[in-house]
Amino acid sequence: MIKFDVIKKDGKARAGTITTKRGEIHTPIFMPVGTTGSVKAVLPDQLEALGAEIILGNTYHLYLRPGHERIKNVYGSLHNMMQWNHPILTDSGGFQVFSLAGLRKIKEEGVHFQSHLDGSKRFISPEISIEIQEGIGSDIMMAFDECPGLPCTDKYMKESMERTTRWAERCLNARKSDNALFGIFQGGVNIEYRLKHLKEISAMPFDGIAIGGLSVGEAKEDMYNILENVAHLMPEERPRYLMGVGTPLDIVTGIYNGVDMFDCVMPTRNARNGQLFTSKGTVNIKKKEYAEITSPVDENCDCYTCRNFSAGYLHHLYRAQEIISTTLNSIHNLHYYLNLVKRARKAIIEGTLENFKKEIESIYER
RNA sequence: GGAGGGGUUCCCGAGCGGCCAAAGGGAGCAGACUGUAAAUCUGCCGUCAACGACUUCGAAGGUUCGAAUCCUUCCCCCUCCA
Repeated sequence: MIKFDVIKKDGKARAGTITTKRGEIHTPIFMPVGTTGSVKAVLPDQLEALGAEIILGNTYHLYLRPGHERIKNVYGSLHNMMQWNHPILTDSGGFQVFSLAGLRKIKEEGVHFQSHLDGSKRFISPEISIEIQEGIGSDIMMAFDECPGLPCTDKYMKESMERTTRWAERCLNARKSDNALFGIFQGGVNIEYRLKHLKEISAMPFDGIAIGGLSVGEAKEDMYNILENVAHLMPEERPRYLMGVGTPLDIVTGIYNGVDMFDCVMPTRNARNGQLFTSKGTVNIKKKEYAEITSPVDENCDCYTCRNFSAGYLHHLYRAQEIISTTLNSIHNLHYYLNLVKRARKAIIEGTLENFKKEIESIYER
């Protein structure tokens, strides 16, 4: 179980605290993604030093490898296995219904996947997803939903939402632990559908509510439209989570509209691909223009990477494909994201979020 | 001294009479990345006034309607034998 307290509001935005048995989470929060039992390229000690308070794990991926049974029987929990002693939120596998669309079949009982690793048949139902997440020892479990790729037809979206609602009930019924469980509402870019599905999911005794199905192919304006018109209508007393989003401006916009929790692979994946987030916008460290820069990639950054290394060195490490390139870049980007939400929280408490949002809007485009 | 193999666009390396400005890598340049099948992927990559033109395949000649591809001579590499 978790406890959620809003300590301050600024417009639609809230600053709060989520209390779990493994520690407190200060919202708004960014959660680094650690799909397969590791935040790629970053050590747990480094995550801790970055001030990360909670990370993600993934049901589908951990189910396939090493398997929730092994995690439970050998280590007791994912936390023990990966030596991360703070909260972990697990995605249910719902995103893989979208990302592995070519390898699965959706049925009422659940989703049949063809393993992307060896082609074997794997089945995930709401009940199995919860069993896996409980086996892993997840602090915050997510309901098994369908994340429909956009665009899709109205008819399909409707069917999908109805099925996700039925699956949501089954997830609640399947829960045997006192681990928190969040519901996910869908509806694509249609406000009417969004409100309807939000109402259905909110009516259930979930510990938090998540906006799913954004940044899956829709136009940017459509996503912002949902954020601006739907996010603040989510239940006040429960944490609000925007799944899988997004860019620095997406996140600040989410916060501005009342969202408390975010996760995204962008800081870690883009770091591995040489794109760094800075106080002046994104920097592509692979470009030759950084080859002889002796100053840090972001003069205003006090992360481990920027405190110790030059942009020229980061450029060299990337070009030479040195392993620590991925680590130093990931540390930098995670620091940027974590610091971004930390500053947003401070701004909410001080009542200056409007200005903070304007600052980020001047740096990053939609 | 003898026998054989080879010199291709920044690098490696295919091509071996027309479908070749020349496969494929690499490097370089640009872009993408949003609940991670991603240290990945996409595009460009001889020159130009550019749906066309011009200059390239060690050098110079030649054969041919047409040559990186065939012939002659020369230059340079590599392997083996003496």
